Amino acid sequence: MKQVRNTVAKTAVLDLISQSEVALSHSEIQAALDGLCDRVTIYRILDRLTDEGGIHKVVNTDGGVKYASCTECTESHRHDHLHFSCENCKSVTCLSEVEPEFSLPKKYKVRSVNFTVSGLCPQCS
Amino acid sequence: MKQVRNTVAKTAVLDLISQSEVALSHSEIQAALDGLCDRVTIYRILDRLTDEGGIHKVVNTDGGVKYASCTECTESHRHDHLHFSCENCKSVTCLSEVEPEFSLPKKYKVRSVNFTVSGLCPQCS
DNA sequence: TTTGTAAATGCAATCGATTTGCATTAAACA
DNA sequence: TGTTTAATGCAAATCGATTGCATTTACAAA
Repeated sequence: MKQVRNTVAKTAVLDLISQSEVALSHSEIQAALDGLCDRVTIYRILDRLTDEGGIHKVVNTDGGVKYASCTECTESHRHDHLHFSCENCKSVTCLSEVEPEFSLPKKYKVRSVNFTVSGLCPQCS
Repeated sequence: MKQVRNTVAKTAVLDLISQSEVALSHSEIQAALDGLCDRVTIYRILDRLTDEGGIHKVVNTDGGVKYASCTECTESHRHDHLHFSCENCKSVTCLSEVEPEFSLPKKYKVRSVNFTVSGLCPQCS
């Protein structure tokens, strides 16, 4: 098995995402790190953190990719909660407490879900 | 106001999407049209059809973009239904009859919704 | 504390999807 | 049938993300 190493860059990225109220994009993270490491390294760190389970990936309604910390997915590690994407300030927020109810017909097998609602966030409305 | 023209390419793209059971990607459409028009033209037609309301855009969990016809959004034009994305055959299906229930906290203003569930479709499971 | 090894990084190049500029073609209305 | 302007084709540019490879560095073992 592959061992995991904690580097300064990885720690910085994880701290940044953990302390953020909203989900962050690659470019936002790059701007915040301000040259601490290469652009490519950030991509690789985000992939690793996603694999290891420290963060989760959110694909926006417009196709943009953002990352948020996994606060309440200690064991189950399912991200069934809803994400809110603000059309004005472009922020993406995890609404952990909202889990939409639905039932699938026929024999679909669910592995993961991505619920994103777009509109105006409280600050922008 | 800008006038709208119906061209052979546009009609072909709309027919293709309308007659498809699953949502189609740009490359799938390009392959099906088999040289009828340029790759760039397909991008522009898809944008126009989306604006005009003939089709709707579906952003997959993995970031891939597909297009499906608007069958039951005659007036309201809200796409609140669920999309199923098969991890095996990569097909995206509109499950028009499934509309997840949820309620947002605080003062969020909802404009559009994107519910995508990934897993295995009936054919692949 | 020092050292060996493999993970992590930096840099350059590449890739795939989408966009843009511009000259040309062709819908659709008069 | 002619006029206008939307739509198209082609080439080039852009943007986000990935890959190859040499170098650096974390960390477990000596």
